[in-house]
Amino acid sequence: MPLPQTEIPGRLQSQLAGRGIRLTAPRRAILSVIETATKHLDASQILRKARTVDASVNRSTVYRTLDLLKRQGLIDELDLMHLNGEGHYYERKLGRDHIHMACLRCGKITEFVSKTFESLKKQLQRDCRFHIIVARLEVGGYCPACRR
Amino acid sequence: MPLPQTEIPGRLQSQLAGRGIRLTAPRRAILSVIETATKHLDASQILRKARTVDASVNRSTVYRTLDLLKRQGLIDELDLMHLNGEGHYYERKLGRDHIHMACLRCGKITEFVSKTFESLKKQLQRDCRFHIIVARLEVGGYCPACRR
DNA sequence: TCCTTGTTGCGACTGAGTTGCAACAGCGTT
DNA sequence: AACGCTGTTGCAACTCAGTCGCAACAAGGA
Repeated sequence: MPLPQTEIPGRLQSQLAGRGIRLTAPRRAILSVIETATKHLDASQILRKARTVDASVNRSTVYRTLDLLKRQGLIDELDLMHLNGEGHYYERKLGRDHIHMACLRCGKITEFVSKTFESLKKQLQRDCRFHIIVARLEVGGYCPACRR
Repeated sequence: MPLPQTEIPGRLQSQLAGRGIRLTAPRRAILSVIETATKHLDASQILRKARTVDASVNRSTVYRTLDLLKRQGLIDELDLMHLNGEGHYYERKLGRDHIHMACLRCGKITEFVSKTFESLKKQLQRDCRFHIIVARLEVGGYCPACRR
């Protein structure tokens, strides 16, 4: 069952406002970038795109807003096997977790939703009595087009 | 089935030598640190410990050796949910993969081996026709002692 | 409109990881 | 045992992601 994409977009803005978090111009710019992203973006890409909406947005504000969204559980932070440098990538957190597969040759990122992954998390919670807040499964290897 | 620890120690040194890779004094120092580690170490900790064996070891050499070991598939690189800063942690790669659970309150790292995880990887290889080189599952949450 | 309080831009900083280069040292060969 | 090719090292300077202190600012409730 490849490719997720369920769940209503549900504006990040209203989610934050509903939690009593102040909405500012730079935040709106950053949120809109994250909501409309079609691929995984890192902090500097988010900054660049946010500046096309509000030219005064500052790098610190991007990092601070990303921290806020992480703490609120509204975005996930990914490494994507560090295919390009040491930075992180961000994506909206929608309903169920998904696995990220990064092709070590062409760099393509594939997402995958799996019931087995859900069972595995349940097993961890039960057998280890560990309360899971975030689970990140990243795989590096070769995609169908790149493997021989 | 918590706690892995199967498989013979199998000296890293001989694994490298067997692949025709040159053994040098700083490499021996770094390898011994990794082999005798009882917890997950980051690059600067590895440097500090390696210097107690060979005082002239340089930071660059640590990074270059870690890259070498990664390329050779002899160690795994972990983030451990970035509990302490942005750096990476390293551990010897033994037989089967294991899951890392990081407690967001006390920082304790728990390892876990699971057949379900193995099935999940098989499922990925089959359903996505993706050739897995490395798979990393990291979980953040609260350990039995810290959750309420 | 006012005021409180959280947020921002700025610039300087930290810390992880990288790089170019000249000196050096494995280790296979002789 | 010495030689020499070639991969490795130490060094110092650098890059880049992310952080921080602070004064100015603005969201939004009263």
